[in-house]
Amino acid sequence: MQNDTSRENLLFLTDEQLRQGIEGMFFAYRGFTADPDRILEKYNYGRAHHRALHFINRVPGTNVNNLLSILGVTKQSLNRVLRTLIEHELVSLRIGTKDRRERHLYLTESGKSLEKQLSTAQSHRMREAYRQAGPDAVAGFKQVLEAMMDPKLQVAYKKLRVS
Amino acid sequence: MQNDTSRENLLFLTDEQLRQGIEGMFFAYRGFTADPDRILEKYNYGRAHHRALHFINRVPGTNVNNLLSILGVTKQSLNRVLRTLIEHELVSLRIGTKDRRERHLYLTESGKSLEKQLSTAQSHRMREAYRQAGPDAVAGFKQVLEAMMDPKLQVAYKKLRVS
DNA sequence: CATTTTATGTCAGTCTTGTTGACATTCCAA
DNA sequence: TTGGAATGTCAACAAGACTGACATAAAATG
Repeated sequence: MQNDTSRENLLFLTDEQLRQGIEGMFFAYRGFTADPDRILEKYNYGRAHHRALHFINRVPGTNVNNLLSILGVTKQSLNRVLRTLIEHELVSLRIGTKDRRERHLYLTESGKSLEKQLSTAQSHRMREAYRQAGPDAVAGFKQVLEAMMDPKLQVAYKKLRVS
Repeated sequence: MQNDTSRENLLFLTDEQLRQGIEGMFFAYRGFTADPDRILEKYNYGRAHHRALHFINRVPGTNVNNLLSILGVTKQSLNRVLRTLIEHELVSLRIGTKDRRERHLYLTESGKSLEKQLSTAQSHRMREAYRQAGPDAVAGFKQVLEAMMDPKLQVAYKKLRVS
């Protein structure tokens, strides 16, 4: 750690670099959620509804418990959101045949339609950011994101990847 | 856009790639806030307090309006947070000499101490993620983040960079 | 110089979405 | 078969967003 080369290699770990990463995450997350937020507002939904729609779409037939472990909120909190989505017929619920305690969740046609609208808006911004930054930057972006996750979330993330 | 080479170049813009980016942001942000959240809980503060402490530390003497434009919340919302921080003597307030409507904000010694604690925890995780991913990945990470921000936030971000 | 308009910050009340606690139902194991 | 564990629901509460009304200070206008 004393010669010039290794010191140069570690320049990306300076306090200033870390601070930029921290502030970058903060500002970027605002951009990341801005477009869906505008759409959700029109329907009087919030980010919590978006997250539920997204992951029910990704894992159709999932039960409440599984969704909880992905979303990282309490089941009581998720329950309120699910209740309104079911009332408004964006999500349908099927009681498990094998285990009748479980409720399996699916998007209805209108649910799919709203989810599509939201993910299109969000993807559009992501695509533009990717395009500006280029393929190598995108690869690095995903590496750092993955390394920043809690181990359990990293597992959840990878499971979604392969399925 | 018809030959193999350009098709290959655009593989990083597939729906699957974009989806991974979206879910990556979601999971990574949870990791990003997890450590400070644990510390804040002990003092009965929340993320809003952390954000205020962070940017008052970064821009000592800033006024409420400037802080608002960085944080992207309403002044009423920020006000509640500032009030408790001032009550608890983590933040001190000095009425502007030139414009006596303005309140200039500073961290007190205890404010600096808590901010240090929070930023140390957050930087630690960021450093570990950077270290795992390596310098090239970090450069890409920051490029994508910056491209994802709203233009106004990009400006705010860059201002913090040079100062 | 007086008065109106604009800007900064505060107080009060509401809504979303987190939280914990109590509970009903179902399954499984002793 | 009975007691415990798991799944999900209902109720009450807290943090932190929001809008609206307001006080004070500065700036602009007559």
